[in-house]
Amino acid sequence: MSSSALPYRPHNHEVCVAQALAEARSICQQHNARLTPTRERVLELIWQSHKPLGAYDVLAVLAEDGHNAAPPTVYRALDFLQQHGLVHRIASLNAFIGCTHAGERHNGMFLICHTCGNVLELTAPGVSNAVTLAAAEQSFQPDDVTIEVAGYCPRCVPEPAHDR
Amino acid sequence: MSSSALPYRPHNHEVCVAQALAEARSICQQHNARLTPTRERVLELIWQSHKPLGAYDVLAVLAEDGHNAAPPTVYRALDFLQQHGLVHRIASLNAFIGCTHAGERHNGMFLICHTCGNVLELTAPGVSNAVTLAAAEQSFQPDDVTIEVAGYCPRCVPEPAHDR
DNA sequence: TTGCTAATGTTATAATGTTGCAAATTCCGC
DNA sequence: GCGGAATTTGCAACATTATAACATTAGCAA
Repeated sequence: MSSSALPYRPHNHEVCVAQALAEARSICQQHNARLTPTRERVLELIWQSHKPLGAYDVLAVLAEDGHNAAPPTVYRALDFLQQHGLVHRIASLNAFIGCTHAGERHNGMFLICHTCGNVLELTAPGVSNAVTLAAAEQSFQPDDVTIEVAGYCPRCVPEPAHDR
Repeated sequence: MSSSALPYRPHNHEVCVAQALAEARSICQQHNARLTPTRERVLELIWQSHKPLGAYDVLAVLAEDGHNAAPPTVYRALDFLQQHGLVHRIASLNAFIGCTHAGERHNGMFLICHTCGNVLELTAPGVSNAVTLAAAEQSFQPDDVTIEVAGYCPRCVPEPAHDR
């Protein structure tokens, strides 16, 4: 395993984006779903950032594109992308981020850096299992699980104070 | 342990509320914080429901009280109550619920029923540990942990279909 | 009292998300 | 290709959630 997770080190992110888009096209084909230009463009925009984008951020970029879009356009595209597992909504940020496990069955867990804003999506079976177990103890049947951890990423961990 | 968690069975909820308020007064005293009438009333309103209340729900009840409050009044009271660990914000619902572990150091996990809307707060050490571990593996330093599980509570679990 | 701080009031506005309907596009069987 | 059905998009209005900025008041101590 590499020394640090992808968002935390430099890389050619265009490649990530291109791969994500290719994967999305493939997934949509399998699902018999139409990855229309607007939807694809929204997915691309979201992927171009390791930081989550708000719906209105997306809207603003579309406007720069010359696409005279209204909020429903963006929200509909985002709904579509979510339904097909291509993006996740981060509830604590009201924002969206590309799914790095598209196509796989997974329960995401998100590490959100307070300082740099980057978000790392993790598949943590230990966490999923613990959640499932805790819910089962209450006879609760889980459906959607939201796990969002805000804190400091390796690059932004505050220096330990020496003077105390 | 009782057969089902509190929100799921009938009980005299006024007692819960009264206890919560008494506890809140005590905690605020310890913190040297002022549980003013507005703050206390907001806490009471939130506690009177097992379902999370939105800020504007609270506002509406305050209006019925004859308190001519504006949004900042409510949001400020809620901020105060959150800071002192008396209520939690449920990010996936934009709503607030009374903390059932006020004063204790805890990481809440919330079971939110799609059908009846009730929310159960749980302290699940297994989950917390798994989250801490998963974060540590990424050298991530957690600060706020949000765990919200939407699904079906024991009273609302859909009947298993017999015809398939 | 005087003066400081915390708390509240007030107005306006920002940010986020939805509804409903009409127009356009795409799909699909013929 | 053609026509009807279904999906997608455009668009306007609106609903909900949250905050900014500044004035006022209440609590409290010197």
